[in-house]
Amino acid sequence: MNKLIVPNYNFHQTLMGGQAFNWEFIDGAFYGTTQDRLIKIQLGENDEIFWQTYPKNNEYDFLKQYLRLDINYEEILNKIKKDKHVEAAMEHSPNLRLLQQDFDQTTLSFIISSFNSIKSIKTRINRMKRDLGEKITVDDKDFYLFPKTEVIADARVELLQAHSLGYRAKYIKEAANILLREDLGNKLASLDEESTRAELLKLPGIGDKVADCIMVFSLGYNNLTPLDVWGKRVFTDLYRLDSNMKYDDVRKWLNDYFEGHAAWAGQFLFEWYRSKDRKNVSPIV
DNA sequence: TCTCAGGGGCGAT
DNA sequence: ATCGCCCCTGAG
Repeated sequence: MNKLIVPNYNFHQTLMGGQAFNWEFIDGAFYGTTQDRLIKIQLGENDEIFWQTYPKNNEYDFLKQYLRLDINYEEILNKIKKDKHVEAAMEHSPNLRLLQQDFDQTTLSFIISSFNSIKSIKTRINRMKRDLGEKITVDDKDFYLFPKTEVIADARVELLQAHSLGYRAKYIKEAANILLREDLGNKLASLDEESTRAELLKLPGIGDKVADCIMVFSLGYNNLTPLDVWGKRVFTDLYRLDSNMKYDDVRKWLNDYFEGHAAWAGQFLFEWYRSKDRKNVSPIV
């Protein structure tokens, strides 16, 4: 295991929250899976973490990018600390972070996420991993990697449906085929925000909300946040935005209000508002 | 056992 | 631009 000092990083809320569906907390350690590897993270004393990657060991560059260790977190917190709601949310999840996850996996996972609860999403992805993912054994425990894009692309729809993916089965199969055919992950790297969104919206099962999830959770966009049922609740209940506002107009409002850091504010507010913690909050007038 | 909503998107009007 | 529907699961 490698040692690393990581101050101000809430691993539990970040890895086990609503942005990643591929982490487990077992016997005091976090185990996360991508399409290529298992990541193990164990917390130590005084901001220490102990980590390793498998089967290829010591992939520090990957870990650094995945955890987004190179951002200026203090600066971001100062930017988004605009009002009492964000402050309450920051108190609920101190040191919550955003990850930069693999593009294909994030895309396919969030297609599955639509009209689904977080608990259900994790269950369904786990079933799919167990059947289609590569098995890897670490610490005498069996894990299954997220299925390769080509495996999902070639899987029979009936098989995917057997993983309780329902009507989303045909979406992820077709999306996986497009990801491969267009080499979309690399293609998007050279496109701006508007073009990136346009490309993502072409995929089956992806609308405005899921596109935003992919852009924030895997492409590193800081200036927008997914407007799901909770996001809509937050911004209509607490910020008094008109519930009939068009998605794109809310997006612009968020970009302005949080000065290009809506992704971070949105994640704090999301984790807070959907928790049992918040009670009797009054809107901003 | 039953109802209901869930990190929405699609297709028909 | 609106609206009914969707495949299934977990919670109450």
